[in-house]
Amino acid sequence: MPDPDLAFADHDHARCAQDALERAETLTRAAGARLTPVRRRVLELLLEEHKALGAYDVLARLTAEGFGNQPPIAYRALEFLVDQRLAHRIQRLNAFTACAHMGEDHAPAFLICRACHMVAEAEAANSRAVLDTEAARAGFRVERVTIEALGLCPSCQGST
Amino acid sequence: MPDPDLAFADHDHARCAQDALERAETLTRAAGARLTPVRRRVLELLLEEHKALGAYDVLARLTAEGFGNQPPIAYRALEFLVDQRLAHRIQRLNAFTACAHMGEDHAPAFLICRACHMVAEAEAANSRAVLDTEAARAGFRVERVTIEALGLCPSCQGST
DNA sequence: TCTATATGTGTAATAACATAACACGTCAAG
DNA sequence: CTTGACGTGTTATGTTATTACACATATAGA
Repeated sequence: MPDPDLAFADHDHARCAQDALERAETLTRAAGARLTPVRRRVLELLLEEHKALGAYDVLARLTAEGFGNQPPIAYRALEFLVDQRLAHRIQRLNAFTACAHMGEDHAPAFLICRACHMVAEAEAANSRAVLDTEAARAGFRVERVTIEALGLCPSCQGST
Repeated sequence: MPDPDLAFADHDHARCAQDALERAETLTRAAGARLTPVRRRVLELLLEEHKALGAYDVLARLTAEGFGNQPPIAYRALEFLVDQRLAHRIQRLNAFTACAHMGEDHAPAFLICRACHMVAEAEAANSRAVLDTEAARAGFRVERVTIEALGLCPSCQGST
């Protein structure tokens, strides 16, 4: 089972990001998709920190680097990454974060720190199973589930 | 335990809405808050159907009835209702829906039909308990949880 | 009752988030 | 070598949300 504290724990982040990027390359090639320069760069930006970035934050970075300066530039790259399951959208923040478990079949719940905005992925398979049971009782057919927890990460618990 | 299929099931909706409104009156009075005309009217609008309404939909209705025509008119009333736990915000839709269990201590998960936009509340206490365990393993202190399931309600499953 | 204070409403202006539509370029398959 | 799919750039616009300030109204305390 994926370790939910990965993002919060001390780790060799350069390596973490590098590995993710390589996995992304492999996965997109396998899917017959193209990880073009913009798309790759956006993924790198999302991988810089375990935080969610808004589309306009991404856009500003892209523009500074010579890519276009209109919203679709960012939104399209982000949409691609989400479609390829290389990134997730965080509804609560209207923002995006790199997937922490690329290529693994997982059902994420997001742990969002309201102080430092760090985002970790916990495994929600069990949580969803319980929900599916409830939904089934109502005759509702669940297709997609969003689970987002807002709170305080380990390092922000002292300071608030 | 609250019945998750309430919104989807046939029911005497006029009575359902009327009861909710009375409960809201009682609860706000008990809380020392004021259910003013705008606020009450917004709640009535949310109670018309078990669907989520966007802030600007609400605003349009209010304006047509002689209330102000600027966004804060709607947003403030909606914020009040959410604060008083008389309504919920549906993140996925950027919209609001009346609480189906006013005054009851409940942990809702929302079942959102992507075809008819109906919204039901299922009980998510169990689902959350499971998530809390995961979060605790990561040292994360959960404060608020959003659980939203997108899918098809019973009556829309045939037609899609 | 008067009046101070908190609360609520109305309005203007703007910020933040997101998409539609079209032109153009590139690249790989036929 | 051309055609069609895909990707990028740009214009324009649509949608959602907030800040700031003016004014009104309700309520509690003198």
